[in-house]
Amino acid sequence: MIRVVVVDDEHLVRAGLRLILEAAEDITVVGEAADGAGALEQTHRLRPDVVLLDVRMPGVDGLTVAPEVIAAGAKVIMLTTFDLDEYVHRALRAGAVGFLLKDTPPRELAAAVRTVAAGNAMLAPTVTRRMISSFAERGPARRDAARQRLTPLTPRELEIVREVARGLGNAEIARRLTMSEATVKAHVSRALAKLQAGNRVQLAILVHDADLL
Amino acid sequence: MIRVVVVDDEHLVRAGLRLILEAAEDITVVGEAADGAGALEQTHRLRPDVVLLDVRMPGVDGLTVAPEVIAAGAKVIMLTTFDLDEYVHRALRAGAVGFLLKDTPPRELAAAVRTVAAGNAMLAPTVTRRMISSFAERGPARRDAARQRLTPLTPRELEIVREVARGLGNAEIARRLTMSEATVKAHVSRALAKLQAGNRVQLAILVHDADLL
DNA sequence: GAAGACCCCTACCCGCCGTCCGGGCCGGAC
DNA sequence: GTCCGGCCCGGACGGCGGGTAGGGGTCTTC
Repeated sequence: MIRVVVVDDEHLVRAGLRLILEAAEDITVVGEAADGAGALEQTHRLRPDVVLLDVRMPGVDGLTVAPEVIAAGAKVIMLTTFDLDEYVHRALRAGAVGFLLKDTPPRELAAAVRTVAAGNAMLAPTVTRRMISSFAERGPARRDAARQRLTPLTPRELEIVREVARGLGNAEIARRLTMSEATVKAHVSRALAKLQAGNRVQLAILVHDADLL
Repeated sequence: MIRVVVVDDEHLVRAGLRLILEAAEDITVVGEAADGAGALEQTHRLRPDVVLLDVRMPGVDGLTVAPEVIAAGAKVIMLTTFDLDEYVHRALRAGAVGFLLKDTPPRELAAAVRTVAAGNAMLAPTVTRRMISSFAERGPARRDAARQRLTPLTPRELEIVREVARGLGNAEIARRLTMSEATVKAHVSRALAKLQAGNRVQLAILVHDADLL
């Protein structure tokens, strides 16, 4: 049995959610709250599996308490009427594993609770859509290309180029890796030649695009 | 009525999918294919709304034809047995708006078809989960922070720092912006002081994190 | 209208970066 | 063994990068 706490400032919405979720055999609503503070208290006392959390609420809002609720051991599904990008960003960064609009059909709402309880994630279709877009354009395309370009480097060279990409000077790198500054320069020089780069800045850019640090 | 084409090399799978989808009142399966070439032909001939495309197939596989199928005007949902990261990356980059595992319950499969037909996206819960993780850590958090740090720069300074971030040398920047190399150095120096950076490499990193170019 | 603040430009000095050259070390080929 | 090639190290030079000081231009502010 999946134990759920419902949080929303309008009791009508709470009642509706309770009705929908209790209709499912494997879900039980063990508590309700009307604001962030109540949500946190209920979570600590009742130890639910999943907390449905409204984004906008008087007092402490949903996005603010989400991290603490999660820290208390519950999975969080954010609920909102409008799917603003900023809400989504903050929610996901806060650790929420679900983000649904309030017009979600009852059946999918229950499915989302089960999905989240099972350790997976569920987003509203419109959110998923935008996420895919940003993923496709800023996805691992450039990352893989950059990694490909870095392959001719020897392990030692790569190690040094990484330090370069952190913005360190040759002297600093030499101290950290316990070698002469001249040696660092030699490695950097070789890397520049292999990658056909003119600057150490270009090395740094490559490493960053490759997502190494 | 949503028109669907089903593509899989095993006719047993095709039959199963047809059975599941035809059970929905608002969905009809108008065609089947066993490989990528067939999928493309069917798509051009039948003009379906949605194409369910298996990833691994003999001959032309699903990931390869996906872009052409999409170009032909259909939405694509990728189907696979194993949710390997690489499949997901390639599929989404190819423009697929759905990615489901073959163990998806019939009800959700039909829901996915409707979701996609409506212009939205649907991913398997495990995929969504991993996507959120990578999004949360590498989200716009650092980007906004970096932009914030860059605000004290004057327009001219920012312009020059951008060129620095492209890996250009001071001389090259001077030529492109038609000014003395000494001027470039002064601007860079001011930027370094304002941002408390020690290197031009660190400037480049900031600009890259801010997603400017 | 004068002071001040801000931005843009320029000229010189020094330290760091990058190149060229060379040596020691370990692996495989024969 | 010997040769060979790749990798890691080091030293000495030229050039680029960065710091400092200062001049001219425009817009606010009193």
